[in-house]
Amino acid sequence: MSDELDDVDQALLAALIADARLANNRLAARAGVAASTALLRVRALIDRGVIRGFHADVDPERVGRPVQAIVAVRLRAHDRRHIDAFTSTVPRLPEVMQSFHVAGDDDYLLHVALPSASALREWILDRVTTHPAVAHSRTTLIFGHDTGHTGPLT
Amino acid sequence: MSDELDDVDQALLAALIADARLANNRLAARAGVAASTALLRVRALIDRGVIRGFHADVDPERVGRPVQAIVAVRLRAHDRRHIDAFTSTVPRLPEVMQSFHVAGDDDYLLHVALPSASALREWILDRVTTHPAVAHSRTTLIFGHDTGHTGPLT
DNA sequence: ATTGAAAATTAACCTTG
DNA sequence: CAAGGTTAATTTTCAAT
Repeated sequence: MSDELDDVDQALLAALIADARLANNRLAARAGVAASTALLRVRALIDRGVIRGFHADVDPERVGRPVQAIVAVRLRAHDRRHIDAFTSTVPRLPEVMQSFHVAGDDDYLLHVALPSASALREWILDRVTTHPAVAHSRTTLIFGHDTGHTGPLT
Repeated sequence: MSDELDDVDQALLAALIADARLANNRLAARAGVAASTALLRVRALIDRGVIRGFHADVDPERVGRPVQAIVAVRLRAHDRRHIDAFTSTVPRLPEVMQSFHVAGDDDYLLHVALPSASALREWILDRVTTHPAVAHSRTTLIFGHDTGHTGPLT
C-alpha cells in the first residue's frame, strides 16, 4: 500500500476537510494544480483510504436532540456471545453519534444525543444497563462539543 | 428561530450526512423534489444552522497519526485567567480532533491523534500536564473509533 | 414554497507534453 | 504524472404557478 502524502495531497486534504463541497476547479486553484490533476489526486486519496468519506455536519440541537452525553460502558469479561451481541448492535444505534473502543477501566465510550434528560435515562436503561453483556455504565453529561476538523500532520 | 423539519428536510439531511458530495440533482431525486427546490432547502438548512458544514473524513492512520487517545482533563477551580487560557487554546491544537466540555469529575475530554506513543506522551506533558490551569489528567488509549453518521431523529 | 427551462459553471474524458 | 481542450453533466438563476 502506498503512503506518503506530498504537498499537493496535503493541500487537497486540508481544503476538503474545511469544505467537502468545494468545487473541483477551486480546489485545484488552492492546491496550485490543474483541475484534472486535482480530480485524479482526490480519487486516488479516496481509493487509498486516506479519505473515508464526505459528510454533512448536522447540529444535534437543531434536529431535536439537544441532550448529549458520554456513556462509559464496562463489559462483563465472560460470555463472548453476549459481548459480540453488544458490540455489533449498540454502537450502531441511531442515538449513538460515535463510539470509542478503549483500553483501561471501561471498554466503550458512547457519544449519544437524545431529545431530553428523561429520554437519555430511558435509553441507557433499555439499551445499556439492562444489556446482558454490560457490567457497569457511567454517564457524563456534555456541556459542549467542538470538532477540530483537524488537518493532516502539523 | 424557526425549527421544524419536514419530510423533505429530513430526507435531504439523511442523504447529505451519508454523502456530502452527492450531486444536487441526485439529492433532489432522493428527496422527491425538483433540483432547484433541493438547492434552496439545503441553503436554508445551512442558514438556519441545522447544517454546520461539510467535511472530508480523513483516516488519521493514513496521515501519519495512528495513535489515538482520550485525554480527560480536570482543571484547577481557581484562577479564571488560567482556565480561559486553557479553554481557548488547547482544544484547538491540531492534534486535538475533538473536545468535549463535560460535567462531573473531569472538565474536558480531548480526543487526540498523534504519530506515536512517545509523541503522545510528550504532547500530554507539554500541552496538558504542565499547563497552569490543569489539576489532573488521565489518558485512555483508543483501540477503535466508529462514527455513526447518525441521521436526524429516528 | 415549488417548479421547469435557460444560462453559467463545472466535471469528466482524452490527447498531448 | 501533469496540463489543456472539448463534450457532457450539473448547478444556478429566474419568471411563473
